[in-house]
Amino acid sequence: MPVHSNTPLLHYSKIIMFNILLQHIREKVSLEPEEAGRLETFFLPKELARKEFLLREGEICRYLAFVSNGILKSFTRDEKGQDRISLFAFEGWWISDFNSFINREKAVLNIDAVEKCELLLISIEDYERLTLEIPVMDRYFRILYQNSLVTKDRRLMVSNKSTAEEKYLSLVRNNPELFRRIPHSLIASYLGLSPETVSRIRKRLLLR
Amino acid sequence: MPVHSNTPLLHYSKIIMFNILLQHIREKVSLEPEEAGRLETFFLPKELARKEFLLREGEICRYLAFVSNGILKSFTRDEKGQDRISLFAFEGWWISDFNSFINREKAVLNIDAVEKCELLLISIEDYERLTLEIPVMDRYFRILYQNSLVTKDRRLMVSNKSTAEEKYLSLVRNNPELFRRIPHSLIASYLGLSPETVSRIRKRLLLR
DNA sequence: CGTCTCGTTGAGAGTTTTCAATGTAAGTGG
DNA sequence: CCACTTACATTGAAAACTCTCAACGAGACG
Repeated sequence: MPVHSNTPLLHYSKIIMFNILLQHIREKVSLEPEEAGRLETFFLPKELARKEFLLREGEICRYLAFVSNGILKSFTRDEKGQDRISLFAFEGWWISDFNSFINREKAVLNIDAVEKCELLLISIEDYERLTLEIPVMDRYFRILYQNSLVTKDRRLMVSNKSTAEEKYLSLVRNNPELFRRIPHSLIASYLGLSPETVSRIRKRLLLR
Repeated sequence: MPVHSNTPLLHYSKIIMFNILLQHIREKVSLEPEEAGRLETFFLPKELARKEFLLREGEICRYLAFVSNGILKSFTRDEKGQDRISLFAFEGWWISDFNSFINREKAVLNIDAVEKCELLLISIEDYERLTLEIPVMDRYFRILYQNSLVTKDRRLMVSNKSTAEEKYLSLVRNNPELFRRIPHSLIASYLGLSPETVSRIRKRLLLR
């Protein structure tokens, strides 16, 4: 069964959130009005306070989340308690531990809110039903994932064999908005560098 | 217009290659016999000798390639003429410069054959027509890309903040068959490490 | 037998991390 | 509004890691 929100408080904001989702879908595929109406019933609205967790390592990731508002990050925590950020998800992005979500395995990722967030959640069961009942959503996700693969390929190439400075500059070029909204220490973690190294790179670049 | 092979020599081998493709598709989605028949007309068979190129940096990547047989690699070449391998594609995999293929931009990747290959090629026009005419192919590619995202995420996490030894061990665990079929120097390039470092890691691991 | 490719080994150079100390800005409770 | 705490950023010095360069060895192939 699709999940419904019966919470009156959330009702108004869910409409807004859902319209943001619809808009994003319609950038990639065209939806019949009937389909658009049905779509809403698959999603559950959720608010997340700053630093609140959506998912913890070891749990089964039950939801794929669409970000209507705010920023989340996904990360692993190593033996020494250091975080390695794998992704920042901004408005209009989707986030989850994909492997856990799809294959019902234990999550290796943690996901929490960098800023207060408004999310639309869909469970794996509804995700599967959604793509079967509204086939154009297969197309939507196909295009979404296709684009995502392109950006991940780029990141992988940069990450694999670049100096710290090249990694930093590549991020400045490709994701400048990240620097306006995310603390430098988190950016360092995202780049796989120590905060000190990033600080020194920034200094070096300013001196030029 | 879909591309056809009229080369008699290739005819028999195309049937085999195409059956391999069909089998891979049917692992993910179910196809009507009529759809399966139509599917074939979208693909162009191609053989590639060892070290022969499928794509060179700077060209527009015209084809998405399904590997029926053999191994290819995609890589960038840096200023010093050193290769950085981004992917090995084995039997049953797809390979291309995705950004170039989808967005008709210049390729940043080279693709060549590590071993003699048999491929089935589909052009971007036919790829788009294919997903429109046989919608279940949207679903096939959605699932394919979904899985691909999972593995790329893993690689990115490893690549981002691990020691050389951790990267090596992670590859041994996740892709042992790679070590049976690929020279160590290429594996080093794939891991973003120098061949010397990989050699030393192997030695260190043997001594334990 | 010579050549070529691939892998190994050593030493030195360069880069990045770690550890520790200090500085700075923002938010909190009195 | 101030003192205090907390989070974030900078800086320096030493340690650790990986790369580069160079030499050498082993096996494949003509």
